[in-house]
Amino acid sequence: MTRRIGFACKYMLNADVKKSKTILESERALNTGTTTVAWLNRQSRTVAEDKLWHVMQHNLNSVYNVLSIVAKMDLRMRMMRLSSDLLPMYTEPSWRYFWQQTDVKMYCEHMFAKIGDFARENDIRLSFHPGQFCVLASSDPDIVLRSVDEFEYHVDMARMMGYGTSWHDQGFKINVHISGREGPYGIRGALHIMTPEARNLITIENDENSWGIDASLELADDVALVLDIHHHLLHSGGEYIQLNDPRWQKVVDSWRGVRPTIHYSISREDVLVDHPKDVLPDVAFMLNTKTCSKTKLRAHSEDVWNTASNDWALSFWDDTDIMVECKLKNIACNTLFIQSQY
DNA sequence: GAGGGTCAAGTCCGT
DNA sequence: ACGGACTTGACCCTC
Repeated sequence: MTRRIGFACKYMLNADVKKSKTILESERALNTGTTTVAWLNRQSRTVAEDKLWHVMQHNLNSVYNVLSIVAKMDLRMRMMRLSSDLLPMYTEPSWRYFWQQTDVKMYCEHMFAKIGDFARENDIRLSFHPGQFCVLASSDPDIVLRSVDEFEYHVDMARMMGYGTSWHDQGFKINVHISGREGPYGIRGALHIMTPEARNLITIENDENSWGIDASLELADDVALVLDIHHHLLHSGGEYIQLNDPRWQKVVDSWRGVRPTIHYSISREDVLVDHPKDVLPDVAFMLNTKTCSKTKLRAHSEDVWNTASNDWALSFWDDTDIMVECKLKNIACNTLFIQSQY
């Protein structure tokens, strides 16, 4: 099975802090744009709807453009998380009518079908990751309903791409954290009111603060699980989980034959100043001695700068794909890929 | 064009 | 109690 390294949401042409106008414009064509509710509400209806049309067209074309680049990359690099911003205001009460209009729906269906077909033809693994406001396990029933609504927005897009009729087809996933005070129990409750496609595509990821791997493993019979190895490092107070850990085998089994994905990140370079690049950061020591706060260690680095940490992540690569969460996106993936070749 | 305030939504950390 | 961070920081407005 193909082993992959993937990037999240944004494709960068170079790592320059200050980019030339040409590069910025080229990157713009490869990435999504958005607008704000406040701005839309300040406009006339015509201007606002025009803006949404424009953003929609730009975004769906940008996905096709970026996938055209990904399709030419090494097979082992063909994995990407799609932005949640593709159809802005899809679940916002005052603007959701826009997305239910026939002409808008037809355009979306056409473009998403084209995108899904292209991804399948070129063996690109895709995913979504709804943001922090999607709290399926909230203790507030109203928030649960709105979160399911937000989740189903992602399902709608997946469905239009042709995913969701079977269990994680092409490895597709829509990944969320447990969040919410109701924990695994709350997630089960939400699953009951979700569509079959949603239940085929949802994955649950362990987080750094409240719900760690022990909590997500309670859901191993309900959903496929994403292990974020850096979240676990912080949640556990410094444990570098290993391939032979029985919990890892349970995560693999939760995918029921589909190749899993793990998330990989490292603490920021400027938080661990002068740390040797070939030594694993002693997170347990830093937390115990309060040399560094958990909040600071959480922040994602620019690049995969620590080769020891990279080797740790790559040790899982036989079993699973690796989604890299770094500010430098696809460029950080290249760094990791190059290291994997030695 | 640069810089700063604003942005639909939830939750937890640190003070 | 409350600001800030998280997050894919981007967009919009003012100067």
